Amino acid sequence: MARPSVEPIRRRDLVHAAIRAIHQRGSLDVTMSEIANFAGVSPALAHHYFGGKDQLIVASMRHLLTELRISVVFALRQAETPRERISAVINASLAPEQFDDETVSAWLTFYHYAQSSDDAARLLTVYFSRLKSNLAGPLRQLASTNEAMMIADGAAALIDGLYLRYGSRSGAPPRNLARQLVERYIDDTLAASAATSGLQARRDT
Amino acid sequence: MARPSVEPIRRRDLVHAAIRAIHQRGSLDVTMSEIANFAGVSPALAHHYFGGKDQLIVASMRHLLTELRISVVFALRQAETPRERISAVINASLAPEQFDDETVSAWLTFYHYAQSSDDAARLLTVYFSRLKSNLAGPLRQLASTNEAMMIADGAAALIDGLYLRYGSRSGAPPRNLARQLVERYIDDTLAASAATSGLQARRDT
Amino acid sequence: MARPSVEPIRRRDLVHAAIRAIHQRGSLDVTMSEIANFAGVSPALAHHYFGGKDQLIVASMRHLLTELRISVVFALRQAETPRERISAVINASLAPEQFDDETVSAWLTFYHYAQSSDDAARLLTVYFSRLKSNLAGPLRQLASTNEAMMIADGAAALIDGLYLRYGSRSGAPPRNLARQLVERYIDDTLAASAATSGLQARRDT
Amino acid sequence: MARPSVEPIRRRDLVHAAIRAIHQRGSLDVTMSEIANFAGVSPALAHHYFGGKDQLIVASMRHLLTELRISVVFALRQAETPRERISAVINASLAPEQFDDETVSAWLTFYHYAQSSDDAARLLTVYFSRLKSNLAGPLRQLASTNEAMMIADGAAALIDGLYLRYGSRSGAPPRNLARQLVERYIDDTLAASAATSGLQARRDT
DNA sequence: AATGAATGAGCCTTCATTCAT
DNA sequence: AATGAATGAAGGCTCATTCAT
Repeated sequence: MARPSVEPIRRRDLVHAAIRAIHQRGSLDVTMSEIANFAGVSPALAHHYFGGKDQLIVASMRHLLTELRISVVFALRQAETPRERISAVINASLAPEQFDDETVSAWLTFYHYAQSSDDAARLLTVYFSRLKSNLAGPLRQLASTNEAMMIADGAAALIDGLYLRYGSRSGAPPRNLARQLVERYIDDTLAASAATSGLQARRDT
Repeated sequence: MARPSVEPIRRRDLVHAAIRAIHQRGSLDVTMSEIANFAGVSPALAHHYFGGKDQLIVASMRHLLTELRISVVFALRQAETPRERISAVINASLAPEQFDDETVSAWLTFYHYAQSSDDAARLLTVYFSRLKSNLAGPLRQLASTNEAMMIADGAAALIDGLYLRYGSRSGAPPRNLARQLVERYIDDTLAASAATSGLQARRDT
Repeated sequence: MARPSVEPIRRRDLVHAAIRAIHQRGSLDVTMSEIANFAGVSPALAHHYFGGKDQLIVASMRHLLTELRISVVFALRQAETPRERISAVINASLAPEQFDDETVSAWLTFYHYAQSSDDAARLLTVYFSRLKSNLAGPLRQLASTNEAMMIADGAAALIDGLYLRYGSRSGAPPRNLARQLVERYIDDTLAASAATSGLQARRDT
Repeated sequence: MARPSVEPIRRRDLVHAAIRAIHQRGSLDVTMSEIANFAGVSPALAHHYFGGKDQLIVASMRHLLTELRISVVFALRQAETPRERISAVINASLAPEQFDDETVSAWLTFYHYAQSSDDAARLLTVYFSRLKSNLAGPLRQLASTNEAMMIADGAAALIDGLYLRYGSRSGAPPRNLARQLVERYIDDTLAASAATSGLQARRDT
């Protein structure tokens, strides 16, 4: 009966603390001390488990990314038609928990952080391409590959742009409107795409 | 004949230097010394003219915003139809000079900075609402007010989202594709809107 | 039949580990963790057995001193004439094992350490006086007491100086030349001493 | 009439302060704060002028080396015969000012420091070879090149060994005896060398 | 007998900011 | 108008040491 090591617990606590601390600090210039305080441990311990501030920040980023992925996967599992799968991705990406103040703050900080940290930049790239391919997959069943890629690009950018504005809390459209905007984007561009290809199809005849 | 004071020159130089420095530093943690070095003056002088680092950063942000506004105004002046005015805003917002490395870095930093600085947050709000209203204006001539607002919200978010991805240089769509995506967004949503209202119109009959 | 305690083994291992660690670190700033790692135990154990870092360092110093003493004693045992006993001391002091990289590093560190630790300083004094008296003993049989003391002082300093230069690996004479230099020092000063006292003896007549 | 910059003054003060601080701390683990306090300035200033602790330490080492070189050069200038020049080097190397407590402490620290700093190691090498060549020069006029090199090696090591013992204040011979020991070393080995070559000369006949 | 967990103290370093000149 | 000189405050990080298990 091995006593379970506390390491995973501490690591998780510290990651949570980092996210909370980032939020409280206005997402700028969090210190290790602040994070450690939030976690109820000494700054030295944070170093012990993560090796340094940067790695703790990156770990927190990875944590958020993982959570998002899990909820996307979960949502996808319950979708049946391609169109439903698209909505699943949109809903998961703009889900209420993504709009927790702390989460939003953290994402914004990570965007910025990616400018100077290779690890962070890599994680952001992973996020970008994952979002795009999650959208492109079902889209390819509803439009040509070319169209699907473009629509995916647009929808992904739209999601991020809406999120960004929300994060900057400046008269951003509320969450539900945000979702609606993306859904409409999908519908309208798909419709236009269909009309065009229909036209082309007719022309081709 | 008063000798023209050097103050405006110094201020402008420092603002430019700040933007350059932000870029070079990977947009994180610029120091006053670095900025001053870029401007070829002493750090003390930057203080003298701006009163502090924060104010210099905000001034730089304001500078970028002003430049953007000028080019939007200029583009609008040459547009004639409402649809052309929409394109003018899109083109100015995604113009080549907006994609200068330095400019992109600076914008990303400002987004982040807005999280902890009220002045910066205010400027960002100004930017957001200006972009939206620049789009909503002509849109209102092409769709219902309600629709126009929604489309403007979407288009603005799309522009920012595309810009953001570009800034994070991670397989972002190239500038021209970006513009094209926004144009299509406008076209497709307008078309859908027209169809719907047409339907409604017919129904209303 | 009491099971032999592991304590002596652990202590010995830790002392060896300390010496190795000092060498690897360039002899500066060894940490307890490093030492413990070398010994394959936890840092806490090193504390448990030695009570603190200082005491472990001093113990390591004492260990080296003991080894040196043993090999001097052993060499002396096989010498017959006074001159041979002098050579025995020289050979043992400049023996190949004294020039192991790790040993040299450790000695240099100990010299330095003696500046701030009383215990270490005491050990160094022991070493100094032991070396001197080991040389002075046989010398007294070959020259006046006065002369013997002086020659012993010189020879001891010469040995240390050669060792020091060797440790700083900077074009130092190789080990064999070092031994030869000390032997010659003994021979030449003894010869000069004999000539002088001979002269004096003759004059006295 | 340019106002003389204070930089050289501060640098000199800090170097002196470093040497004093090293002594006071028992030559182990001096902190920048201590050094700065001794110099009456803030630790930040020490960094400003030297860029870091290591560089300040190395600068202090270089300072001592320079002082020694100056006094050797000065002594050499007043020597006429080769033998006098040898004595000049010995006297300068073992001059009273070299035995200031602070100076001795600093030298010992530098020996140790050279184990982990390349710059320091290089300086030490410079010292070693300079001392040897200062001795070898005049010696070559009094003995064969081969002999001269060996004697120089021995004398240099003897000087360092004596200094080392003195620094460790453990029954070391007093300064004057130290000088005498080196002088005798020179005389006796030269005499022996002469006798041998004389013998050889005779044999050769 | 041994260690994982945890920390307090302290150090080097950076940087915005001030001020006399 | 401009700057060299100087610093206070703070942050990341290291490490010897303690203690419960």
